[in-house]
Amino acid sequence: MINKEEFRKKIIITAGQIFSHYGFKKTTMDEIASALKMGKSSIYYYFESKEEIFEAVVLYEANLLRNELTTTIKSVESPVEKIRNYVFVRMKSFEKLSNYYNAIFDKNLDHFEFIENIRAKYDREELAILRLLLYHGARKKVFNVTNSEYTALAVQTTLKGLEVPLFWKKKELHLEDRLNAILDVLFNGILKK
Amino acid sequence: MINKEEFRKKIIITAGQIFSHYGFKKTTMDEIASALKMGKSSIYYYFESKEEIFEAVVLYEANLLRNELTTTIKSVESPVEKIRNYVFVRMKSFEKLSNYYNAIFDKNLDHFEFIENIRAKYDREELAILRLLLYHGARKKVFNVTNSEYTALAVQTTLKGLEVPLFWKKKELHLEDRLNAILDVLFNGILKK
DNA sequence: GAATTTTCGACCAAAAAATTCGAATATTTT
DNA sequence: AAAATATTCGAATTTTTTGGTCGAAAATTC
Repeated sequence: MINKEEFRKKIIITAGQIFSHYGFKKTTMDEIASALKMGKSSIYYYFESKEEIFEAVVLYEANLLRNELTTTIKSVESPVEKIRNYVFVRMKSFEKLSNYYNAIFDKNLDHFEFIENIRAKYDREELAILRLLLYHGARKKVFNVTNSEYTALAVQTTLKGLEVPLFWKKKELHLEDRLNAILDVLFNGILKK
Repeated sequence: MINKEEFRKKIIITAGQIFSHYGFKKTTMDEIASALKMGKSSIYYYFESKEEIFEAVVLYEANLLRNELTTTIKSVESPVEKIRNYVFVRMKSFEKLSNYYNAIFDKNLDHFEFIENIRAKYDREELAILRLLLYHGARKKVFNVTNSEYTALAVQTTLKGLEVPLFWKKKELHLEDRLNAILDVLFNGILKK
């Protein structure tokens, strides 16, 4: 009924849900299989290994995030709102993604490198987006930004402070408050006008 | 610096956090130990087994919930608000607790029985609380309840519908909506006045 | 400084998990 | 409808993980 490629996608989505809660290590092939209502060995017809599934999932999610962020930006006009929305969606997504990293940290340096690569690519794209948003705002005379490339770098670096490492106590962070504070500084600065 | 009993409590709290995310099965002694920054074998000085820790955790959490609920009730005056708040806190707590049950269901009938016992005790207590809340409201002439024991039974049974079994898709349940709907019925009934 | 309490690393057996394999079943092609 | 191909599956195998033990070291108390 559905072809191989579609089925791979189905596996990716299902496995992704489990990975996102339990992390790589704690997710078993049995669980993935039974969530898909199929025999464990059948999965090996579509993927070589658990790792291959995981990599496909990370790739897939990265694309989803990319699309979601693009849509978000397009959905509003004002330069301020564009940045504000972008930054909020980004934070929520990263919070969710942090579960994937969980339980990888012991040994599996391999995955770590794989994720790092995807991440690096994403960072480059994000920088371009931020630059565009800033440039756009400057053109509309809303932002006072002369070198959008330079300022984009500052914004991106700031946002990295919101990516929660595992050993932080999430509850004590109040990420939303922090993000709002950051946006205040970003838009208004701290100098008296 | 701190005595044995206090350390047991520390273990219970730490283990509880991990259990509540990963469930009994997926939580390892190594994880508990390293979260406590101590050797795995040291834990066995305080507890006989992983199961014993788990039981202590469940017991501890049950007490926390009991206290939280009591405080909640006391924090407001109006009989309607008392019930409304009680019922909301209860729902939130049960949602959280459902993670504990996770990954137990395969074999470990033992735990299941243990939890059932605690649960049964809690149910009895809850019934008494509900009866009191209803009686209190009737005394204040806010509720039209003649037999508070009987009505308490109805309320408790209704609330059981909110305890999410594992095989339900949480996202499709909209528990808060359901709870609000239930409260509407509880307070206003469905008959034309 | 002896006795007691607490921690720890190395070790083990059992359980769990990933992966393989060959046979069975379904689907497509000829 | 037979041959070829694609897909599923259960059982078997290998690898890894994990709960728990033990005796020896620290640390603490007496």
